[in-house]
Amino acid sequence: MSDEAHNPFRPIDAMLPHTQLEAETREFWREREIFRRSIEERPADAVFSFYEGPPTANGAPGVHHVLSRVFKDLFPRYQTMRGRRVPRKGGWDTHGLPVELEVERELGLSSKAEIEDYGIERFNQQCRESVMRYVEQWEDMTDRVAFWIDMSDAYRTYTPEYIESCWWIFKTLWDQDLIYEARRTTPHCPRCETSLSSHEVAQGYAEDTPDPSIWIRFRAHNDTLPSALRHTGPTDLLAWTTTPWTLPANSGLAVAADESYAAVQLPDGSRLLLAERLVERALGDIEGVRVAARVDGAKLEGVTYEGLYEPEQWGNSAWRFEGARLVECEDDELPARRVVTADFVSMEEGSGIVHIAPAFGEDDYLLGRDAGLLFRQPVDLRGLMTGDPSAGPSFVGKWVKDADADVIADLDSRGQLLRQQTIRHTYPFCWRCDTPLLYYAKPSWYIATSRLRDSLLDSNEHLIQWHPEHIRRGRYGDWLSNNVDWAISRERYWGTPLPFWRCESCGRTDCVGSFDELRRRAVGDPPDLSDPHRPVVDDVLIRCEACGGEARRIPEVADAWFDSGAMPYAQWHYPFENQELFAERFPADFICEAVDQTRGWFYSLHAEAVLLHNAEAVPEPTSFRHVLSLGHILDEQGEKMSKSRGNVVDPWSVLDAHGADALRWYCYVASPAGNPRRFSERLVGEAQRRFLHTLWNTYAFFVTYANIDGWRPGDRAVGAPLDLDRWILSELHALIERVTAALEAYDATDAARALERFVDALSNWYVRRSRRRFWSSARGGAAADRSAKAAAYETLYTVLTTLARLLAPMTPYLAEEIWRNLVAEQDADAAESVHLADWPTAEAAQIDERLNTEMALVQRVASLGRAARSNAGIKVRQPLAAVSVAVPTAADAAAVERHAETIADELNVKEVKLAEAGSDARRYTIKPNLRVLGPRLGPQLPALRGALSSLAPELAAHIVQVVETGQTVEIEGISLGSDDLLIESEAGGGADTASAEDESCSVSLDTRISEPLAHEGLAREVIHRVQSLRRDSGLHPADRIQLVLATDDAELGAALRAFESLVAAETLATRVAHDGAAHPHQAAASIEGAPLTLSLARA
RNA sequence: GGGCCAUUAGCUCAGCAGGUUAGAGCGCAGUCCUGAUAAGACUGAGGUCCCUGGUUCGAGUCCAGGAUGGCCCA
Repeated sequence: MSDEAHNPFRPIDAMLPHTQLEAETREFWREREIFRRSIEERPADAVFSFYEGPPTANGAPGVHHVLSRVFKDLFPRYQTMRGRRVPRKGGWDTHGLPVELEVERELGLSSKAEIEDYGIERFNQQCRESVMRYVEQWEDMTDRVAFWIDMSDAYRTYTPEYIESCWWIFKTLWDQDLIYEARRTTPHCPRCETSLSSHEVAQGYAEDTPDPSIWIRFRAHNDTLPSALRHTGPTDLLAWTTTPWTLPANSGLAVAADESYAAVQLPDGSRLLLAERLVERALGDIEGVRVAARVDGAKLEGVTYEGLYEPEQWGNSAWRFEGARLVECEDDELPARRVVTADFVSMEEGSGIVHIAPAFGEDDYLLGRDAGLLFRQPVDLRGLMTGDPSAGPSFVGKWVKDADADVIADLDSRGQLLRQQTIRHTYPFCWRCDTPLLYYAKPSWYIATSRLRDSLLDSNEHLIQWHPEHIRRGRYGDWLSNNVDWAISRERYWGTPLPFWRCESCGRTDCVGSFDELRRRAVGDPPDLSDPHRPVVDDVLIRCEACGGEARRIPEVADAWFDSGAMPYAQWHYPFENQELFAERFPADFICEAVDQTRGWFYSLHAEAVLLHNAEAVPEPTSFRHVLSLGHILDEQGEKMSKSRGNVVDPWSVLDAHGADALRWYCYVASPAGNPRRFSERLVGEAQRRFLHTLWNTYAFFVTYANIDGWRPGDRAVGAPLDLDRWILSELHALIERVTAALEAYDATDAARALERFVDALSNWYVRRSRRRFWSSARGGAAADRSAKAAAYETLYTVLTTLARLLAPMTPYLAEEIWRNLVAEQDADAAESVHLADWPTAEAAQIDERLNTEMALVQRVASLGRAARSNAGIKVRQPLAAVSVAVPTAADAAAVERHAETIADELNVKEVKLAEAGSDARRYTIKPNLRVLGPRLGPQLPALRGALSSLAPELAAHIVQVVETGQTVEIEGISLGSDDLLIESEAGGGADTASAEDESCSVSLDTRISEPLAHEGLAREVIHRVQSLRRDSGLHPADRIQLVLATDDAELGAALRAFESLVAAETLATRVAHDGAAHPHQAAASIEGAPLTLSLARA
């Protein structure tokens, strides 16, 4: 045995010690600064730019965060090895409502009034601290999963520099006239006095919420009705609503233009107008209803009617639209309420006439704006009906939901109410305080992205590569083509302050584009902008350039998505600093996040680039070229992971149990990156066992035997490669090609699955088939053996060191371990780390397609042969005389002959024979080759198929013989050659054979066991027992032994004598005795029923 | 209500220029092999390829409609 000091390679454990290995590897990377060097040692003029989508560190990272980080890591590592310089600047998203809500919760605040009482300055200070609270956990996780990114130089969206870059963007867009203020309908919590994001709204839906359902009469002005509807009495327009409190804000009624409307006569003499299709549903329970006239909805447009309430009379204003602006009306200019057409009018419920209150619904607002209806908002942001209680109805001053009852009672008393019911439906509530939300139109600031819709679509189409591709035109493109202007203002505190100042004298609004500009224009002393957040910035007044008055900043802050979309510029404080860095890194070659960022970060990045490019402020209308959109992680049941469901998987438990490489490998191999994936720790463990463990075993095998033999990489000169060696190298280079192509296409799964197939073949075919070559040294061996052994070492070494590089981007720890032990610690000139090494190149000359095909056939034959043995119940240890193989082509037959030795060895048979084509010992099945004949024959095919399936066996054999000579046969009047037919054969099933076959290949074993074969079988059984005893006795594989085998059984004794040299050679016995003193390590065995005592000692 | 994705064995997933008997891994049962051994090989059981129509000589694969789940948006 070799002295450890002389081992060429560092000995390793047979089990993959992932925890220790990963910790040591991280330490090595840290000490030797491998990450920094992996960037700096690549040429500065070959930058591959990566942008980090900033996470928010106000919560602990989950396994879904691990998913995106391992994909973010994979491609930069790959590109580095391909020779690119890949700087990776980290970043943190720090602003926004989620941060504020967390702080509100901690401080026990629940309204804006309470926040302002607490103090905006203190509140924002809390936000600043809260947002980085989990940063250490994030950094630990990042380090542990080996996501290489520079955290020490991470950008943070709350820094003054970052905010100033955002101001520059606002100013640039402002100068292009792309920013405006307008009202928009938003879900609003009247208790918290804030808009809620759709995400928040989605959390708060309650089913089965009871609400009033009332049917109201609006008295039409007779002279405005179409002539078909005019008659002597009054006509009422029938509308339906579940929000009586919005009725005072009514300013129109909407109908469907292409529906028929009916005027119906009620028994009491009154007339109601409603959609004809809904008459039965709405009035079916009233006896004597009669349709008096019909008219198309379009004809109703312009009909005017009496209002139910005139809120102007108790102190509310009415407004009219001027484009998107609202202008307050003087009382005497109010136009009458009127009927308009709209495409959202439902024929599923209600009356087909919809009450329109533009202040309280998205549809209503847009319709009011486009049709020029009045805008009334007699409700304040606290949800109270506004106005002078002494001048108005009883509901004035009441909370809207309480006002409902007053409105209903009032309308009933005035005869305006047809009926009232209660319905149950799904309604949104504030997820924090359970207050019903109101849809409320209020002013917001917008970026006019819709004006650049064509540019957005164009750069999406031509400049961005989506992975998966379908998102380009699907989820993203489809949404983009319906792009609406971006609402960027939030009535909140912790965010980038919007740099818009409005003159308190003349109302002119101006945008400030830098801190310098603000200091210059400030009234009084230049302000300290070391923290430009609210409230500091709120206190800065500037001089109005139009009238010389004082302008005050509007109170809103920016949508946090705006911050994230600004990162290509703001991370460098561009354009105030780092112009060259910006130019070098813009746009990113690669970004990666989960699919929910499609309309989040992916959009904000894209939109800001297009907007800035439109202003000629950046060189391209995109800030990224390749975007990898990851599917979400679901739990084992396919449910989304969320805290409230309690099914969140903690990444640490997975990392501790299986290691980072296993988790990474699972992420890559389990399913395509874009698909949602069901996650379970069990599957990570499976990935580890199936792949990492197999590779580790192969690596451990190599190190063990190389150390025994003292083989070093420098010994390469000798050794003529066998077919087996050439084959695995051929497969290796085909693998390089495949993996390279897959990673170029951002397809990690294809790369990983190819690697998995290769490692399986390496372990279970190449190494298994090569084992004897590695052992041969232990027996001294001839020159030919030494050559074959050297070739095996050289080949396996090449394969493992190449695999280390192919795997480096995916399993960086394991790849590093293999590389360092096999390469870096051997050769001072080699790359110190695999992550500093170059990506391997596929050499076409090494790829031998024919050999690959042949070996696949040999493996199939071996597999079939084992199946045949299994069918016959004959174990592989029992040698057999012959196997007969039938294959379809001459090339296949030649392959079987060429590799007969391998097949014989695999199947433990003495001889491999080829079955004769057409021999009557075989049965043939002939089928039409559908792929060829389908297009040619079409409808004739079924008849031919029937004829072929019912051929007599002799005729089938005859046809086979004919077509094999290249001639054609005629069946059902159709001339058929060998290409038109698929021929399958199976063994005739002789008494002494066992066979197995697949579609084209048949293997038949001679099952007759002669006495010598039986004896050899017994001898092999004994060898097996001796080997077990060697191992149980703790002997090293290379130890020589002395052996005593004693038996009373004549048959077994004869077998042992006949095969004594085989037994000795296989067990490394220098001496085999059949009696005499027993050695220290002993065992008793029963060999096919014959008793055997065996004992051995180290020689 | 709209868009996108998915639906194939008990579980996780392949397959799809339309082609004959739909595969792999895990799990289960059995057998074998073992000088990589907490591995490995073979066999078996296990499928209305979500449903309904259509195109076609032929559909898991293409088309239409629907169902269920996931995501995004109203």
